[in-house]
Amino acid sequence: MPELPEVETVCRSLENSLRGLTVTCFSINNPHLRLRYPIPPDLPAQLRGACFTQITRRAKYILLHFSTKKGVLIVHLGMSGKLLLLSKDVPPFKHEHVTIFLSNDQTLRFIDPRRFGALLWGREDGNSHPVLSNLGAEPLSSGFSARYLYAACQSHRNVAIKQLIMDSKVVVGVGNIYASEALFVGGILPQRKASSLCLKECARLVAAIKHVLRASIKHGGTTIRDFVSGDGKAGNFVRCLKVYGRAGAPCLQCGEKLIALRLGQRSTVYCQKCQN
DNA sequence: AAACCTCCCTGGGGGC
DNA sequence: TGCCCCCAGGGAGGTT
Repeated sequence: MPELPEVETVCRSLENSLRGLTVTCFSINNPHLRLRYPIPPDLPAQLRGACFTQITRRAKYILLHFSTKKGVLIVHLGMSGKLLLLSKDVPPFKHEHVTIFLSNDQTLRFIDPRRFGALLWGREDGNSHPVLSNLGAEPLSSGFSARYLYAACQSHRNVAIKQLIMDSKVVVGVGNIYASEALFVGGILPQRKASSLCLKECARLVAAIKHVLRASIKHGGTTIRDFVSGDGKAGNFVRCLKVYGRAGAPCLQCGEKLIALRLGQRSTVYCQKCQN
């Protein structure tokens, strides 16, 4: 389930191998991905002959830039999406929705069994696309600060702090795994009302979010079931998870039994002794 | 306006 | 063994 570190890992794994390659053919096998955002039918025409220049990331969106500068290919992996660079001889996968043929006899495959993902076309640098135009702060940027989070807590007073840090209009890229982990590292109960956090606690939580995300990127992301980067490697951060997926097990810090809770339709795990 | 609910989709896992 | 049901997840849009 790709969150920011997994998407960043995919970008980094593809960046060097894609740069300079040209799209020879863009083949849509199934346009019906996320229902509200089907693959634009003119994508093959837009991309034929285009040369990759760089790969960037905004929130959990992967932005593939081309030398033509007419637009940007925007990819969202949903929760089961994969972007794999493979030889053209590898037979198509069961849920391979898009195949991009490249000038060096390789192919970039978009595979997504659960179809929560999306492939979109953004004009110019892509930032005007509706999926990117209304996003909150990048968690690893200096704009995501204690004061920024504190202000968000004041304007969403009654929301649980876990739901607030998972709100992409506030801060992007923090999904269920890293929200749970960061709240543990920051020592804050997930069900606390946003308005109850003081500036000092916001500072702790911001630092914890940055720390957990950076650590996960360093480990190539978290592979729960099937996440792999562009070169097919699984992530190792799952070994570092302190609370996510460990409900009922002893807290690694104090030994207390970790508690499971449902918060805004999401499963949450926390330690009632280490977090308050 | 803030808070809450619902839907989209498939595969894995547990229960029987 | 197979079938059924629940669950996982982000984001958008609708309702209270």
